[in-house]
Amino acid sequence: MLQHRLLEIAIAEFAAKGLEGASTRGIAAAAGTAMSSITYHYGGKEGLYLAAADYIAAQAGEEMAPAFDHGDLPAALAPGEARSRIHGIVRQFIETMAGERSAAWSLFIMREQMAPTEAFERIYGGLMGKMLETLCELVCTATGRDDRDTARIVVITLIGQVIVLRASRATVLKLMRRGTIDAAATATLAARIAANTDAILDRLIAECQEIS
Amino acid sequence: MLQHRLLEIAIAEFAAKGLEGASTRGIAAAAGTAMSSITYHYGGKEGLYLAAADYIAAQAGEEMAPAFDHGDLPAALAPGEARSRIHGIVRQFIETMAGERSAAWSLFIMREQMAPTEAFERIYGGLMGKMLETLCELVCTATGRDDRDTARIVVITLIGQVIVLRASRATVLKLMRRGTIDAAATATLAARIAANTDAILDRLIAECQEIS
DNA sequence: GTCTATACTACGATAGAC
DNA sequence: GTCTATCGTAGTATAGAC
Repeated sequence: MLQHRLLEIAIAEFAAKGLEGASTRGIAAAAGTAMSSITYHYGGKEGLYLAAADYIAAQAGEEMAPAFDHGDLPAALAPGEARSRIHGIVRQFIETMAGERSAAWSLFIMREQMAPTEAFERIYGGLMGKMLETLCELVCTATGRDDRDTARIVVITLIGQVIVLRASRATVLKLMRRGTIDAAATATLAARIAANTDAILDRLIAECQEIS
Repeated sequence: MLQHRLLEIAIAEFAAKGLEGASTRGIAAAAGTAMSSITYHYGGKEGLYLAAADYIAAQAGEEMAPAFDHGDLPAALAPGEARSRIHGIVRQFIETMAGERSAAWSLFIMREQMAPTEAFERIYGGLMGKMLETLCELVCTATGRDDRDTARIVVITLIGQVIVLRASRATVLKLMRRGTIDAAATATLAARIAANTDAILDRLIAECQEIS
């Protein structure tokens, strides 16, 4: 049995139905194997769930890494360069959140955030934490403002604009009077979010100048 | 048996564990009644779930209504007045999303958005739709820009900044290095979101002037 | 209307054959 | 390692007493 195939099916089931809603029988059947193989390989449903979380952290890390892993530290960048890095990360994040390919990942993570278990620690520790901390540093550099508390809140609002595309997908589709978010819609959304990001960062710079 | 008490317990259970995760036995036991009373009153678990959705739509509507139900149409307002209405709605939305009092409601709705059933239609139709459409109109009036498509996308990003506080609560708490979001933190977040909202609207106005 | 008792189904875990 | 068979538990639904 190909383990990654079982994990991918497990992620899809957990994403669609949640930890309690998904059944090991169903997952095993979809993977064309016996349910007891889950017990054998992962020790049970819980173990499978945690393995799925690790798999997501690894896969998503691979997908997002090129957008923010440039080797040099954010603090060493020019403000304009930091800002363009922010745009790059946000853009990649939109692709990940809006795209159907990783729908299962993002749904899995969303569910996990609502009732966090150990799986959340693994995902946060594996990828999300690094992305968010990097964004904080970049916001500080881009605005020339060394206030981490404010930067963190700004980062939260920035990712909120993206998160909503997945977390409130049903609302977004209804409001936009669409059935799906295709490439064109993604581009429109990305353009608006980029404009908002610039507006938010510019305001942060303006606030800073007012103070000094 | 007090029906609204059973519904409140049901909402809490559904919010915490999801439709499949929650058990009718558990809900009935917590409400101090027999499980079969759920069958009698609601026809089963599904019926209870839908009744819970209706209850949420009614209660949340009552809570949010004062913020956006002023009688007169958004189109008749001055831009500044429209903007202050937007701030009022967003602020009320933050209180609702950040507060622990309505945690069960928002979690219920969040879960529903991930795998929408008929319950979502009821909630959207009862309250959320009206709030979003009102926001769209207000954005148009506040920016003097009669472009509904853009306004809708802006509204999505505006509520995204708020939604993230609940949908990604676990991430927000980790990033802010907190255990809870208390009144002070809520105020800080609200201030930032208000500043972002102004920045976004101002940019929208600036874009409009560039074109003309 | 509300509760008790029960039927039926599906789940996760485990033991054991191969 | 993988599968089959089975156990105990927990779920919903239903019938019937009161």
